[in-house]
Amino acid sequence: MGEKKQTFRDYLSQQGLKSTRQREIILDEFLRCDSHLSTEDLYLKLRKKHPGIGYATVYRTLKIFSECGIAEARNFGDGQTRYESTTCEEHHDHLICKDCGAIIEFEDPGIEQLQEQVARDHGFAIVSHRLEIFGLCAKCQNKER
Amino acid sequence: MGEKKQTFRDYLSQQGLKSTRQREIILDEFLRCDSHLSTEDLYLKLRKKHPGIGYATVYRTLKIFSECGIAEARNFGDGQTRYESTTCEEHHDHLICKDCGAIIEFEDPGIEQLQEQVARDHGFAIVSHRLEIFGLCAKCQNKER
DNA sequence: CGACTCCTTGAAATTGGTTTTCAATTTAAC
DNA sequence: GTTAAATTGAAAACCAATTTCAAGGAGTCG
Repeated sequence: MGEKKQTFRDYLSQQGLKSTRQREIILDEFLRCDSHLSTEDLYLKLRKKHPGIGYATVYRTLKIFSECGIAEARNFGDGQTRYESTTCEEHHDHLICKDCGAIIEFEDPGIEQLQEQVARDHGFAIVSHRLEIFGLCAKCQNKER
Repeated sequence: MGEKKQTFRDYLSQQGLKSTRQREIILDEFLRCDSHLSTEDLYLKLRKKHPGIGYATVYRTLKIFSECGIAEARNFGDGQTRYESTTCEEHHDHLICKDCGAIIEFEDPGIEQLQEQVARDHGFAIVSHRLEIFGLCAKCQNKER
């Protein structure tokens, strides 16, 4: 069993929550699609194979995922919250194509360092940050010409 | 008359829109309070002196401000759109205190440069970006101890 | 295996911010 | 002034997120 699944189960029992058929199904599907899914996206995917699962359950389960650290909530300003499966790797940020919606992840230690410097200069203690670069991906730049 | 007011009027006539009492009042109040106001914030402020002005009008007028470039819409993930008066200066980003909500603006050319580098590496053409650093401001760090 | 408690589920309702509708009014051009 | 087109404010619609609630399910303890 994947370590994410174990983490999730541990979290449930530790919190006095219950392991249910729906939660297992939702986790499986979530892990299968590793892209940046909104609640709606995941709900629609699930509905194909498991029509019984309700939107509210998907919503609540994603929330638990983010509480127990196996997923992270993001919002890119389009009014929808998206969840991404957390990696054990470094923090990363996003390049987002305004045209096709493609989302590319990147890491840049240099930027992170400069951020820390900025925070220090203002007496700020960083808790988190987010950086999003909006633009046109290579593909969409070509399309437009 | 401020240049912002002129810009606004020019934009209105150029678009076949009309200059109205409400729009003037809203612009005056908006320029007076240069902080990061939500529609709600501005509406409430306005209501004190001008109870007649409706929420919808404030909303629509702020939208025009951002269309004509004298204001910029931001959303910091608290579910509310905030508008800030644009400066002629450099692009800037934000430090946001999770405790008291204080918003500090900063510029960092170094970070901007690294972003451009990242975009180039991915064949991306930058249209815009946003960087927000969440944390605790100096004041709130002291409060908590 | 029950019995019992607490958690979960799905549908529907609610919330909160945003956006639109509509009839009445105002603006600006002729 | 007259008139066409834009604007206004109140209310309604919208949309994603969140909560409610009654029915059903999981886990625990004997």
